[in-house]
Amino acid sequence: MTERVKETFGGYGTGAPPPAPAALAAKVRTLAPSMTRSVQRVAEAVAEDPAGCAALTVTGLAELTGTSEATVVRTARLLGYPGYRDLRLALAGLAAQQRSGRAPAITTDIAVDDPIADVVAKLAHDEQQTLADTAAGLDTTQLAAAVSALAGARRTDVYGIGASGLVAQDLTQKLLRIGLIAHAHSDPHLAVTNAVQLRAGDVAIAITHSGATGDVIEPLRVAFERGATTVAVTGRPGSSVTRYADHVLTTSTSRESELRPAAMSSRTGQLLVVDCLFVGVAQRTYEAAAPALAASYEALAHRHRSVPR
Amino acid sequence: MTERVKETFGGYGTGAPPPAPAALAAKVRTLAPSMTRSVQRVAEAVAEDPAGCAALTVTGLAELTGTSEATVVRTARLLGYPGYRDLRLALAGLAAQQRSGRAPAITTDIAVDDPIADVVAKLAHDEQQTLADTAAGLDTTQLAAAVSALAGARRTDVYGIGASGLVAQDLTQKLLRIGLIAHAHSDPHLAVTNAVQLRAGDVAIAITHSGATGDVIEPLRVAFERGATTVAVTGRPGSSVTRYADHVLTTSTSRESELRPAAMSSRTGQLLVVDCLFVGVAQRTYEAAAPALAASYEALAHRHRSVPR
DNA sequence: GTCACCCATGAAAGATATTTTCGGTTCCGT
DNA sequence: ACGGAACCGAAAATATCTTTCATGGGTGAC
Repeated sequence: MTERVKETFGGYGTGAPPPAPAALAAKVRTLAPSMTRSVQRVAEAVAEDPAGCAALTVTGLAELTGTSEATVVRTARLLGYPGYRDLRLALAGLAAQQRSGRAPAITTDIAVDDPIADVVAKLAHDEQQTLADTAAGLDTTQLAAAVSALAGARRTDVYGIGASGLVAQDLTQKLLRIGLIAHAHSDPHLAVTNAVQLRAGDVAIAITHSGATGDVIEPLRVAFERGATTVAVTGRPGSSVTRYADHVLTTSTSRESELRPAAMSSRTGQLLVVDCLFVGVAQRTYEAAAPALAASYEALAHRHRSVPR
Repeated sequence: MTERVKETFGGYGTGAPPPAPAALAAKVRTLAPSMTRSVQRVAEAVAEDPAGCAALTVTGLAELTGTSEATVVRTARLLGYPGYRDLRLALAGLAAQQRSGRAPAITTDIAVDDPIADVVAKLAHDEQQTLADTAAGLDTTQLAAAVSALAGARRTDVYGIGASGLVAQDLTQKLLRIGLIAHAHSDPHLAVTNAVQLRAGDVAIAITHSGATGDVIEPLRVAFERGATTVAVTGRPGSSVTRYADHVLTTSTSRESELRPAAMSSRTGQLLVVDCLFVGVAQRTYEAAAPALAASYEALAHRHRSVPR
């Protein structure tokens, strides 16, 4: 009655220093010969499908392998864990690693029959790539010059059409919020009409992916000739629009394909550039911009609190 | 059709099919505002030290955070898991990934005196993070359902105001291009006026980061009551707007700071969601969409060639 | 300012899952 | 065949997780 002898299994035994990293399959192979039949079955199942086993309880795994709970626990001990619970945690970790390991399949184009989850992954990956490329390819000198011009501008006009028009509006909204005078123009006629009003000290920005959108180039040309500081945000650094641009900000675009038109990925890069312009200007005009930023932040924070549930 | 009141506690809505991948920190950030103090404490602890928390039992984590077991379980539920056990498994997986993967890539906030090159790098990194988090946190079931509804819709209305309004327009432009009938509304009155026209088989989409923009919720409510299929694209899965949404698509947002307002990073996630919707619909309606896509591709290609210089 | 209500919270009961015990069974060596 | 030992699973014992419920604090209405 005195001797309560616990089954301490061999293997990594009582004082195993490291529980186990990720080389679980290897350990299973190493220890396999010294295992009994039942334990072996459990160990095999575990090594074969870590993810699946991680989802099972002791009882579940016991049933799956046609053994008992006790055997499952014994297996866990043999593999160096204090109990099944810990083995299960390690298994979950292993599964996560395996999952993250294989993911280079995103490089393919989006196909018509791709499952929706793949679409999400591919699109996200693609836009991330666009961001990285644009950031890397952005000429900070040009950017700094554009920011300086904006920060000191009397007024700013932004031209863009189609998808680029939305980017133009985005920039305008932000600049307005920190006290600058900015307008976005999508209507070519109105754009030119307004461009005539510009003069030295004003800024005109043209946003066009192709760099060849006449309706956007024209107002920029007018502004340029009027003496305004002109900026082009384009994906084609050698295109026509740059002829009338004092500063050229280049966006990178990833491969386009049938299901992912150029407009889609260009937009991402354009927005990054526009954000950089905005933050740059906000830094330069911090004294004036800070209250406005704080105000909009406050407004939002208030909203959040008022919606506790 | 008026009385559908959802009372699901968790943010991720009715039947979140995938428990959660690895974007746990993002989810915590997303849901934080709708959390109570205690739950928030637990969620923070978990997000901060996944590895450490994975080693703790319910009781342990409760003690560590100075709360009760019940609260810990509640937190797990809120984060989208059936119970603490499953959260713990996910935590173990996350920890393993972190350990094997690269450093957590600490991002400091953008400071007033950051050089412009740093601004570019930080903004780019931040938006990349937002994309990754949004992609990981997106409920593909909901997305697929929304796509189905869109593909078969008689007409589609999209509501958005401010920065979200631009996203709404972006979606509308794209849908129009592949032959769907879609309208974007920024004017609350006109939006409601139009929403009244909707009926079963139509689709209404509300885009709002805070999920509490009354001017956007109101038309969605009207559309909902009229029997249209309603979709909400929001950063707050538990917010008011989801009450009238058949399908909720959640966007993740990165930390916001003074120089990087919420509107900025939310836009990135919203656009990704919108792109996914578009591509999904294009796949579904490929027969009809293909010619339209090819046409716009052609047009663009032509433009490029015509501007060699 | 007071009251009533609601909701977050934790203590403890209840339900599961894990670990241990223990006796039956099989297999090996003699 | 027989003794012995190790393997194995059923079930008890324990740990862990989940649910329920009463309480307190706070909030909005009056």
